[in-house]
Amino acid sequence: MKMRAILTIYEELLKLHNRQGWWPLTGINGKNPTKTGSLRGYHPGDYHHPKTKKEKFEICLGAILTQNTSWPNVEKAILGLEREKILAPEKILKSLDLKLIECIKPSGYFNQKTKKIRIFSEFYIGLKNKTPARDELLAIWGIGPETADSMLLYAWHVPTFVVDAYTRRIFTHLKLIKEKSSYEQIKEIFEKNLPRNHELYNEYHALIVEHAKHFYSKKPFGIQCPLKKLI
DNA sequence: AACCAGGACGTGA
DNA sequence: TCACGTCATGGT
Repeated sequence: MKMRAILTIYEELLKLHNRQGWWPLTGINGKNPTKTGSLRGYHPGDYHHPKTKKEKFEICLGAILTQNTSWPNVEKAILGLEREKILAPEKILKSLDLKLIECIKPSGYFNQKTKKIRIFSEFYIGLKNKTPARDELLAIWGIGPETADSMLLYAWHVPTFVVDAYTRRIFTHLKLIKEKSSYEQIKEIFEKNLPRNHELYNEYHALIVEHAKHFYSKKPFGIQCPLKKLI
């Protein structure tokens, strides 16, 4: 029952919202300019991003900057870094706090995020084109489970399922997970009931976010959710 | 004018 | 472990 529901819901989400084209990147000339809150950079159906090292790093920074923050604000911060020509780990390490803060400010928590981005840049340089282990990322100050999984999935194509607040909100509402399930428990439910495929995980998480913006952003959450008829 | 946003960390029990 | 406060800007 639950087994099948996870996949059934994915198929329904795809019908409702179509492919999302994550992870959004600032440098791509927009295939999906209609999407609210995004300037450009979605690439629906193309799961081969990132194509360059710069894009990979941009995804990682975006994963940090979007912590408890809406994407339009994050885009402003990333474009700020790009405008200042410091959207690269070496450049970030060489930049003054004042300059970093100025760029990061629109995405909120600028004191914490400036520090997080510095620490991550150092780590990223040390990586030398390798794929980091999940535990390695989790050991870094400022990177929790969702940020680690987002980086692994969207920058490195590691099939690890990303769980966020929306995931918890939707699936508790549908009574498919328990209210107090841990991050790892929820992640496990999805991974055990889906083929281990990074393209599927990519699309599923993005669809969850899109769906939640439609039906789970205003209280009471999920009242009009069309997924309820499937359960 | 509250409330929420693609969380993570520090603290005290 | 775990519940709770804190961090901060911007959109609705």
